[in-house]
Amino acid sequence: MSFNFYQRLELIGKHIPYGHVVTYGQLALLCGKPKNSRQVGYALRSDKVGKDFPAYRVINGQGYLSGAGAFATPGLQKSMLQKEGVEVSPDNRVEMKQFQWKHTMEDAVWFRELFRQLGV
DNA sequence: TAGGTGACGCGGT
DNA sequence: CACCGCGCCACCT
Repeated sequence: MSFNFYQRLELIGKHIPYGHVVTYGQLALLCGKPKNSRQVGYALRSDKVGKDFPAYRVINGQGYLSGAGAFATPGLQKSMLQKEGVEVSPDNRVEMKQFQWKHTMEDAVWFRELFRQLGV
């Protein structure tokens, strides 16, 4: 079922560490569909992952925050990140080397096993 | 059914 | 660094 992707995404969201950011591509990869980064954006935009999902921690591969229209108010993503210690440059960029959630291959395997056990 | 869209990513220039 | 083009894929007209 295509429902699986969103279920997985929601679960992974609960494991994105405080004070870190993650890319759309990373999440797609952890969901088991490396080519579906765009679907991650769609999921967040259309609120398919629940209200608890830390969408503000999701940025693109270049380190840039989402567009002004992505959140309720322009600058909300920036302030949310800064509140938890993530530095954001004036041009809305985050230093990935410092703040990206670097999940290991073991993490990916762990998620796969979790999904297998849950049957999603 | 066909074509357009996008909170993406990558490679080329 | 700045563009640009193209591949990608679930959704939406």
